[in-house]
Amino acid sequence: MGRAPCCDKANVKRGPWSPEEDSKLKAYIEQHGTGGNWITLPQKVGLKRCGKSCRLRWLNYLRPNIKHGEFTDEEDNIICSLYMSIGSRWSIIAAQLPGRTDNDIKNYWNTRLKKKLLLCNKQRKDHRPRNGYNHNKLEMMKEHENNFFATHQAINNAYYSWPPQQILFSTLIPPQNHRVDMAESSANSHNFQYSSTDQVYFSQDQLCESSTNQLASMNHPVNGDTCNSSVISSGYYPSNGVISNGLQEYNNYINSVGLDDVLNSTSTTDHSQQVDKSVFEMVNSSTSQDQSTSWEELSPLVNYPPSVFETVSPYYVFEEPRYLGLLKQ
DNA sequence: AAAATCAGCAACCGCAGTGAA
DNA sequence: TTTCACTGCGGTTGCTGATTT
Repeated sequence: MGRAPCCDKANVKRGPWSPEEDSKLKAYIEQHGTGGNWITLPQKVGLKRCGKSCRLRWLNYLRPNIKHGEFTDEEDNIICSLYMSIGSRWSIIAAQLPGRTDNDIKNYWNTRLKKKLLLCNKQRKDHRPRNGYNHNKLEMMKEHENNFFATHQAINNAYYSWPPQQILFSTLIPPQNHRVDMAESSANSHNFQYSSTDQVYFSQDQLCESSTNQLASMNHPVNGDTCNSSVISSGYYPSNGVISNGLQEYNNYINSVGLDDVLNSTSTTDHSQQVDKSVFEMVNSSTSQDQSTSWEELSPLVNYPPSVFETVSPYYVFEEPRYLGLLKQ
């Protein structure tokens, strides 16, 4: 049995909304609200529209405080950061940009921001020296990973499913003329406690294994024996003990040096030490001839604070737990 | 000036998650 | 426990205006 259609498609209007339709819908919702039922709303309003269409029109265009027009550099930074961390979860990204809709951000990414990064990538490839894979660096990164989990405290015993995307761990690579040493870092609360110039991808399984082991050693309950249920920290405790808003700090940092600098700084950075197998293979293959535009290619373009994972994920733990697969107790 | 191509974006489609019955 | 209506989401389509040939 097929799914029942949400409306009678033959008797609903489609296509662009007229000003009259807009004002009808807006006036009704402002006066009565949606009533929690979009399907019956068009009938109440007197519109020959599908409920889903009404919902979309309201959310993307008519509701108050919608921001249209150019995106700021800061918004660009946030979108890039979050896309790198969580992928195309536009609703989550939109939640971090007041007044912007997921549809807006999705369109903006697909039509402009992606191209901007691709252009940078092309320039980077044109100037990148060829580098081999460095196993010592790999060991360093593994140690780095272990240290990360060793220094994290599981303050929120949320049961957690790993999101499907691979999670990027990246050490911060300040542009060369902006490097910050440890003491200065603590003083100005940037918390850039890593000085390595490596970026590391950890697969979902690697992260699960590490966190599960770590949590087991901390006597935290680990629900089940697979990665689908692990306990994670929902807080960010930098080494100086100050609980910080990592994303905000990152944005402050990028704003201080400019997105272009951050992107361009990778031109002088060897990205070939990525642990993820696919990236390893990519690195070992010829880099001079490929014209790939996949996100694997784009991703190394953006540098991140000590850990994107630790700075970004708390937002979702607090604001959008269901997207992280938090299980109901 | 006209046709072709491109870019931006609003809207649609179908799937998955959720919760009520 | 199962079914199903509803909602929300991400991917895709198609329209429109701008730009290029």
